[in-house]
Amino acid sequence: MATALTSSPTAMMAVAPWLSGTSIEHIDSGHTMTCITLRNYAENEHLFLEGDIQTHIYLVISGVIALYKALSDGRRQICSFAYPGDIIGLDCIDSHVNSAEALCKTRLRCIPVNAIEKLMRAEPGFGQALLVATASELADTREQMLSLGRKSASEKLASFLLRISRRNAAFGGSEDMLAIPMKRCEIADFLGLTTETVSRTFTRFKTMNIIRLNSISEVEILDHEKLESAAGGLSHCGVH
Amino acid sequence: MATALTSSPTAMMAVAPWLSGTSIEHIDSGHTMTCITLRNYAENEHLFLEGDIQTHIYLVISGVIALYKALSDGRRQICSFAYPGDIIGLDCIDSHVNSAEALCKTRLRCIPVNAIEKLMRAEPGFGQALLVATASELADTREQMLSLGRKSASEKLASFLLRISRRNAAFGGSEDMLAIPMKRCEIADFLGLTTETVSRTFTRFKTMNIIRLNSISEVEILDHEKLESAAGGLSHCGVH
DNA sequence: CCCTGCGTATGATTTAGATCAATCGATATA
DNA sequence: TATATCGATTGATCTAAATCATACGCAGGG
Repeated sequence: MATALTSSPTAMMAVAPWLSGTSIEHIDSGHTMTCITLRNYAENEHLFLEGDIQTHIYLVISGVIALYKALSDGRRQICSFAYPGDIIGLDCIDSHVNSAEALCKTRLRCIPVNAIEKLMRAEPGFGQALLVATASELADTREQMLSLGRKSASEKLASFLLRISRRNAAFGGSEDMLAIPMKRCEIADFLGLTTETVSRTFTRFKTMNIIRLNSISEVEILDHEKLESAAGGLSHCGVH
Repeated sequence: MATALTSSPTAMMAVAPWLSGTSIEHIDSGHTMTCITLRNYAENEHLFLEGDIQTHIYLVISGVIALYKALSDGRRQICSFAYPGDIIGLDCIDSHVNSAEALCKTRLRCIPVNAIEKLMRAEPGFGQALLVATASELADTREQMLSLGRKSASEKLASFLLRISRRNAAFGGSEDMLAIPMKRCEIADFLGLTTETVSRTFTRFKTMNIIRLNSISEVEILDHEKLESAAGGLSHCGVH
């Protein structure tokens, strides 16, 4: 599971220390050889496919990973983008429920699942942290369901940009200068649109002076207010 | 969280016994008075709204609950339907991330959150079960994302009916005679469609002799094969 | 430096599903 | 029994976004 571009990166952050700290190292070194490895993945390289037996979980060090589901005719839905600090592949089921693909050069810490199981037994707080992280991931996923099922193209893209902005802010980055590490077609597969529609919506936002594209992968938010209103009615205000 | 109409009702089922068994009763009776109650909710009555402080979690005894998110203009997305045996409201956050509404007369076991916390401390296996249930819920939610983002109206409705069929089968019920306890507009809010489209798609399936409507709330599957193919390409077959 | 290719952008056209509108049917109410 | 109400259905029309098609711009390789 990955916290993705979400409202609460904090929940997942709480898990990461366990996986890069001394506890896990100690557990892992109980074997005759150390099993925790660092691996680099190239752009478009897959970590695993949906249905694969789960062997490791992954902590993103740098780069971005897309978790997605695909239909047999090639249509696909990206469920989540995993950023540095996010964890991937803890599906709590024998086999993976998503495919995972690196969107750019990505560095990962690979932890064998048995080390996770041991850590869970050894450290009661760890299971707790995992539960909170998973629940928070679930909350984010449902937020995205609202976008997919009920929002227009503009509202989807605006919400997407605001999420990135909020995530940036949560990590002490800029609220207005957004690095967009994914391609247009990947944004489309995340938002349930086509690349053409994503592209057109970007240019619409440009001509409305809501954003500026400093480069293909850097969006500058010029008018936060307008972007917020383009994102459509705020959640949970609808029931009287 | 609720297992909803999902592939693996088993995961959530594993949690229910803890909440209706002797452990929880014992923990609860530690108070001067017993706090676990049974409550009946009327059709359209709300358990809680998104943003409400979380006080209880709920075990569905009978009836159906819809978990949804709403926009300020009234559009809403139902995230999950909770059936008997499912658990609702364990958001692991102070406040609820969804609203919850009874779709018909519904009976619930209401467990105060502090009893859950105590149970988690007292019984290590319980936290484990919760984690597995939450992860399985997350997997189901992502399956639904694929429907919402990438499937046509027919594919959505067919997938929906097959889910109910599979859930029935998992509980020893009929694969072909499906009780549909929700209204057309609730199906629409779950599938990201309008009632009109849901209705038209039902009649299309009728005229294709895929299903028969024995009553407004009972669907009989006449041709499982055709329904499967109407549901569109199976998942995770798309990557070569 | 000029290809070649990939990702992006933009224009023209089509279409699935939304919207608007009317009718129907069943249950509940006076 | 007549009537009101609510949900489902069906029809006519509209539109947002998909699809089809072309062109652009930039990066890497010969």
